[in-house]
Amino acid sequence: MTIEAYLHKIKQCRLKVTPKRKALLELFLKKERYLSPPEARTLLRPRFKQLGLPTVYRIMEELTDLGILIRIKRDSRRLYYTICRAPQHDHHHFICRKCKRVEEVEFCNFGDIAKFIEDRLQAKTESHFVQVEGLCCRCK
Amino acid sequence: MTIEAYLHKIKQCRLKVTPKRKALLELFLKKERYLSPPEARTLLRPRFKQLGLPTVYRIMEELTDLGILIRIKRDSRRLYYTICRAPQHDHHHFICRKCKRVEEVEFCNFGDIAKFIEDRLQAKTESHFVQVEGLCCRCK
DNA sequence: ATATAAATAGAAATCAGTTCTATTTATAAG
DNA sequence: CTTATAAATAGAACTGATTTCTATTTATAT
Repeated sequence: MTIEAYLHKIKQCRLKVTPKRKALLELFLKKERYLSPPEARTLLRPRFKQLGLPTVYRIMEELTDLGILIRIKRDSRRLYYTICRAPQHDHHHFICRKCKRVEEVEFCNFGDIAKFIEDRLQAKTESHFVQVEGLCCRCK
Repeated sequence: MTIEAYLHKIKQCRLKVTPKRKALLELFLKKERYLSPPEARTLLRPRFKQLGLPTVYRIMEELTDLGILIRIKRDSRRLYYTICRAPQHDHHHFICRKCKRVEEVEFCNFGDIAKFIEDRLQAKTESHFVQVEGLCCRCK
């Protein structure tokens, strides 16, 4: 997805296209990795001397609600986000543990595990979260 | 796994079998669901008038290091743990979103997604985290 | 029974994240 | 191009889950 497509989605959802929202999107598109709000603020500091942490937290949360960003789960209590480049598909993400790069994995075999759970546990599956980690092609 | 097997593992790893560690294990085995440290403390209060929150946090973390407990990931910043009843196998967990029950899912098709990632992204996969949610047989 | 290192209680501190209020700004309408 | 409007923001203050610290207690090997 291009930056324009993301901005269009923001407008569609009646949010304003502010310089800071746009800069944050550009940052994610350029870095190709997951970021915490404080990290993102540090990286945007050169362009915006005055950029409050609450603003970064809020923008990331809003963009997550729109499906533009997704949360990355870590063991620490910190929040991490990354941009989702294929928001329409059923897919997952691969994370490089060394450089923090996030890549789309356009593959999902949830059906098999859902069937297993429904047969064995007699339960109804509703959602699943999959995160694969390792070393990307550059770091391995 | 029986309570004795867990206690044996604790001894093996040179930790002491204290009344509070034992009571926490019994609680997880009985409740069959995930718990936060503050919740667990509340449930153990009748038996232990003096039970500090830091103690509960520390015990849960230690037992996680031993592979006896696992962390459950939620969107909130709170920590949740549950007991792992099949620590030796490659498996996952199913969580009931209504009653918080956790059930073992002795099924793993990680190989397929790992192959996809290694072929397409030329990356090396090292670990994966899968959490399936829905309604258990009682709640659905 | 005793010695020892490990475990614990409770107070205090930490720190990521959130709330609040006054001010600024994107945008739709004239 | 103005103006009106609601939305967005900065920065200070706050919150609350988790962690640290220290003195005391306890499990366990001898």
